[in-house]
Amino acid sequence: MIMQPVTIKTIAEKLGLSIATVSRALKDSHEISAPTRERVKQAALELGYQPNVNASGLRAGSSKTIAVMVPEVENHFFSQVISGIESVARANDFHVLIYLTHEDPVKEEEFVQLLRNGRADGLLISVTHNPNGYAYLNRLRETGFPLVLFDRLVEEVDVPVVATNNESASYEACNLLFQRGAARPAFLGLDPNLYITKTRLSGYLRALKENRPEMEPLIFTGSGQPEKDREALQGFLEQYRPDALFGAAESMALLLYEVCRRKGYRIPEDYQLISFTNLGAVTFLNPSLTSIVQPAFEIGRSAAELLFKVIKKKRIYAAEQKQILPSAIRMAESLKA
Amino acid sequence: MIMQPVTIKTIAEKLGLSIATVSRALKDSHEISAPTRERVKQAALELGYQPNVNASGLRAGSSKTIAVMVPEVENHFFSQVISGIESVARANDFHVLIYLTHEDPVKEEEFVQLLRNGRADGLLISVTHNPNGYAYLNRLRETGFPLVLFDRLVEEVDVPVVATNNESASYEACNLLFQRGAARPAFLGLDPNLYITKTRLSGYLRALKENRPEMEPLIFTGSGQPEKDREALQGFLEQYRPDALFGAAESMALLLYEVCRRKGYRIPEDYQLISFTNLGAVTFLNPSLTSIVQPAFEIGRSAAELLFKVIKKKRIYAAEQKQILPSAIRMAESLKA
DNA sequence: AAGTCTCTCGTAAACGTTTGCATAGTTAAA
DNA sequence: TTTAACTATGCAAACGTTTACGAGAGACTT
Repeated sequence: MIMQPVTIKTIAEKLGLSIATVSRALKDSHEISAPTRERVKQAALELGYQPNVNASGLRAGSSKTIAVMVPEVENHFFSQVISGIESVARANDFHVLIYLTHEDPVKEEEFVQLLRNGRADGLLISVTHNPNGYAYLNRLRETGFPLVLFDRLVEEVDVPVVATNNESASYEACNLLFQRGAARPAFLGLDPNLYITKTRLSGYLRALKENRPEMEPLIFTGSGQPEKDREALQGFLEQYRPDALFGAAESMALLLYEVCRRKGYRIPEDYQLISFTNLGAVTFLNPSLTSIVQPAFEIGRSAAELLFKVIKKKRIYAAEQKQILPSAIRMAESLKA
Repeated sequence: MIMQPVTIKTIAEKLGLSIATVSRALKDSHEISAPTRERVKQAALELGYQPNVNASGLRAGSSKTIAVMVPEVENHFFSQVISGIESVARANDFHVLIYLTHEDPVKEEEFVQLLRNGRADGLLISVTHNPNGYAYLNRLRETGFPLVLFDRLVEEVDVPVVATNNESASYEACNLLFQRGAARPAFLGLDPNLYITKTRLSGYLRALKENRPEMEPLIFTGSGQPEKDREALQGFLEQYRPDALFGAAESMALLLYEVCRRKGYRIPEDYQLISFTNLGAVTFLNPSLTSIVQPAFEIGRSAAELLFKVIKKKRIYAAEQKQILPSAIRMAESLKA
């Protein structure tokens, strides 16, 4: 049995009032007398009235919805970020739309285009690499659409951003490798065009320059395809003989475990390892992984709070414009004593 | 510089046509002549026209959006499910709203209420335990709102469902423990009221009955709070002296690793372990975890496809009404040879 | 007693889109 | 030539909500 929806009109007819009065009563307008207000609210409750969001959205030109665009959701970092975003959205009575770009810039651009239609009031995005640039983000920004970037930033788009201290955390992590006796630390990363890869690489390079200025940087770049990368990493290890590895991406660190298992290499005896990761279970790896952990939930929360300031047209101070939340190093067995 | 939005009216005025003609031209109506149709489309492209979804949604009574409600997104199983759902939604040109219940039945009920307002055209939900029952889901169903349950099912709500073969996969897993010489296998689970806990427990009990009918079942139930559960699990191990463990929840298996590390117990020598998990990294645990892996992505995909059949009012055959996608056992080191 | 205020409510327009119906012009059929 | 049918387009209503404006009634001021 399908009931026809209960609208403001249903209530109005039931109580012999006009729809205007009902509407006002429901939002506690002072123009409506207390008894009428109560009658309306009572009726709304009884009938299970829910305001139609398309109607109010059309009228108000807003949707009480924000969009979140990330490369993937299977990654723990992103799922924690989403959780942080969701908590803030909830607190603001907003809803959350999710878009997965799967590292496809074409999809990303399509999704962004789709947002210019009233479906969302703001966008939080961690971009995928786009060789053609991010003009579509700037176009979105120019229309006044609230936009905040996080994690993977883009210099050319001038909006508020939230990220972690990629460069300095990487610098510290690599220094740690040297302190533990590493002679030839290598960098393991993904797409070298990504903001996170670039900034983390620059931390590695700085540490290298300070500790071993004469050494050529050892840089491995994975494609993201496990089978291909495994072969490549194996070849890289044999050719360049690093004795320590700095993982700028969780997947690369896990790949090293796999290669070591297959080839009988030992961690940390043959390869010391420290890596960015937000996977809690890495403390149970064999050996446990010394990790650089990003405050993912907080990054999501801060980015969302920033977005709501933009949406609500609150003033954003210069200091807030670029928020850097520091990562923490969690010691474990993949480094020597 | 904020531009005013470009609507159908903008195009109409620019071309000297009525909004009706423009609207029809944009949706390839045969009523409009080919040249006019082209002119309109060209203008729409130039102006970057995007149809306002609130307006069309209000008119059509639909939103091209589905809602997904899960307890959390940090869990790999759920994030994979979401990915599967998203892929189907994309293919249908639908958008995805996400709601995290955090195991709070009050939130869940609130969220469900919120959906009766035109924001979504359907709901995919993995419920949280609600001691007061799921009347709100039945109410939603009775209004004709498309609804599909997955993973955590509810008997009292008669809608299409998708899940894995919890009982038989658990039965097989426990049989495996016996085959590998276990004498006293115990069950590790979460909330005993959950569908997944109950069905998996029943698989454990069946295997126990067949292999060791005289033995009292050993059942440990975690709360979900790590600190509390760690103490409790430790006490459980000491008191009941199991020699093998069947993890009905990933978090419980990881907890065992932690307890073993702290107390110096060995896996699999002291405790053999097999557990449900969808965390790919468990193959690198110390020792690697023998896993029951659910086809999470496919569960999401199937559930979404089912939901779209309901939304599009396609016939759903009895065989589709309850879809069971089998889990796979992935052998590793946490079982004896 | 007339004017002014305040309180409470209703009328109607607007948000942008879709669509039934009307209309004007053209073509085909009788 | 008249009529019927078809083509291409416009008019206007509708979806459900919000809100500017106005109106009627009562209270108060001068």
